[in-house]
Amino acid sequence: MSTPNFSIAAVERDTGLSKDVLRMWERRYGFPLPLRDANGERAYPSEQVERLRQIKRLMDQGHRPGKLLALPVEALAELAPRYARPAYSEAVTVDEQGLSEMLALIKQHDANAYLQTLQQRLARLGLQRFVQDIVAPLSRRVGDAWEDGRFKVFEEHLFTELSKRVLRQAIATLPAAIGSPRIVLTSVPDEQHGLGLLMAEALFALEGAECIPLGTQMPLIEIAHAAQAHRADIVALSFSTAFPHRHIPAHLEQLRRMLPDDIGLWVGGGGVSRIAPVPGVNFFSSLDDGVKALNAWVKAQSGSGTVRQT
Amino acid sequence: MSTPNFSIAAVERDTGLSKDVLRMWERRYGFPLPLRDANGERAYPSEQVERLRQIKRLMDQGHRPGKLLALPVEALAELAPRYARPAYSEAVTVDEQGLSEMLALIKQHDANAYLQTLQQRLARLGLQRFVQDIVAPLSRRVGDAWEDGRFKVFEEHLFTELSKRVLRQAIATLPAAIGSPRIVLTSVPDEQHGLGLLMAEALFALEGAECIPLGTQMPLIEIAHAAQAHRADIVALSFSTAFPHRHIPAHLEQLRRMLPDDIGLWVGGGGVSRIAPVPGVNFFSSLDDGVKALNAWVKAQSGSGTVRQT
DNA sequence: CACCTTAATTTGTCCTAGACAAAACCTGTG
DNA sequence: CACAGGTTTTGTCTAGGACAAATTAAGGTG
Repeated sequence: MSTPNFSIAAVERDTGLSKDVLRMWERRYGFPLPLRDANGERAYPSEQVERLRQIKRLMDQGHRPGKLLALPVEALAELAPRYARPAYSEAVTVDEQGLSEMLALIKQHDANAYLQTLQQRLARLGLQRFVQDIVAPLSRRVGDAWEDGRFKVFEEHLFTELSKRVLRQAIATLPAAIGSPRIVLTSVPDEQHGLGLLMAEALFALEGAECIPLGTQMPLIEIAHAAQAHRADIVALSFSTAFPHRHIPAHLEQLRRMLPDDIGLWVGGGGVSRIAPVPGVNFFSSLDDGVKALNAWVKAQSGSGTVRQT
Repeated sequence: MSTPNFSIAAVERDTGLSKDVLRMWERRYGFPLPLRDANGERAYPSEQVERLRQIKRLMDQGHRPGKLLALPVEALAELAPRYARPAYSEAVTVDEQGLSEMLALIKQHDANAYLQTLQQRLARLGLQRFVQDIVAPLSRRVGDAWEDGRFKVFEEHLFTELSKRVLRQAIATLPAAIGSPRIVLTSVPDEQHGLGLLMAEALFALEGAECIPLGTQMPLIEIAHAAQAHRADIVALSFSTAFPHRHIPAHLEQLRRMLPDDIGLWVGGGGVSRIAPVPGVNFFSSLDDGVKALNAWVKAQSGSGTVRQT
């Protein structure tokens, strides 16, 4: 078990920093400064990759690369998130201690105990409260913990995977809705987080909407095709906090142009909080807002024949 | 609903062809030959993107870029897969007609009917037969159909998503195994297909193994961390047919070096069929082989105290 | 004619280094 | 304190060259 050096492609995969950026940083800031192999190609030692990881994490929290790259290694560890996190506007019913205990189970890698606890909460609270009071807050805390480095990548994956299972299972027990609206749920190609979509699906399905889940990472053009093939009323996308903010508007504009005007485009998730509005796109900063909008949609629909979005 | 031009980054996302390759092809073969926007940057019309998509599909089937790029547009449509597909070595019990009907449901985008049919088969056959006689062959047929262009991307996604749900649900009903071996199931960063993993999980869990599902797309180093944190006996990876063959050995070698020697590395999926063996890695060309190996492992384990893989 | 070895070709990825636009930040003014 | 305007930061794009790994073709040899 040794730790060999990483090729630039491997570093790109593992850190999410593009080759261009890695080379640019080296040129401008002198870090990372990889070794060179026999062919003159960059070979990154694992310490540098580790530090890049940490830098990326801090960037996602709002720090600027220029500062971070100038900083000595030790200083990195102490940096706090730069953006004030939006205050949790959760119902008072949130069981803070219970959530912590559940996260502790994940940290202990005790999959079975975690699953069992989830199931128990689901049974006790019902799907709607389960999503809003358990899964959503948990997911937010995992996101925070991940950003602080208290959670490893694989722990986040374990959390996601197990939580998804319980949610899907719960959704499966709902009666197959065939009503309006028909909602296609998916995410764009670089967005692989699907837990938010699943939470939205659960809540939408509870309201009687017909959900068409397409998983994550759909090419934009395919989202448009799918929406038409399924005669969808709404396309719902999710962007996680980890998604590069700057690219979101471009994605949405492009997709909006590909979609027929009478299909709504709804967007939610942690990644859309600091985004300027895009014409023809509805943004939701919380699951609850999404549900309210859905109810409004249904109401409007039953009145007039057709409704134009936003 | 217009079809605007694509930036080079958008084409990379939507086709999976890297920027480098796109520029290289343009230089070498004269296709694709995008327009230029006001800044002199490439702007690909959607026809070219569509054709690139098709070329990519044919490449995945074994055709060589040089030929394809020289070919006129019309000729592309008629090309058949270049590699003979390995003959289906399925049990005679496979219900050919039933499978076709199920695929037809997907083509009609009738999610509910498809789900219902799956559930029914599951109930009738039991999980093991369900996986081997229904899901695996279906998944193979979808792969083929997608390569031939008979299935759209979003149809493949719908199929995957729905099938995953049923499988997960079935797995959830199994008693929580706490035995040996402990198996971490996941895939490498560029591999987003998770259906194969889920099938493997179902079969392994049926044999009494304790499965730790980490979802797809884990950085290699994290896979190593996860394996140790979970005190896993085996790490199981899946590579789909769509995964670029040439990169598989490098991935496996790197991961093998990161893993302690006494943790087995098992690899399966359509992508590993034409791969040269890697020392210390066990390849499986079918689910059945995996299950057999698992049984052998358990047997060997109960005899001697510790077992060295491969 | 099958099989192996060697040469030629194809093909993807990496390299350097420059240019520029969009975003983020700062600064002075109303 | 808000806002317009200038400045810096930062990522992505561009160009062509180089090279190694993979693949095919060619040339023997049993």
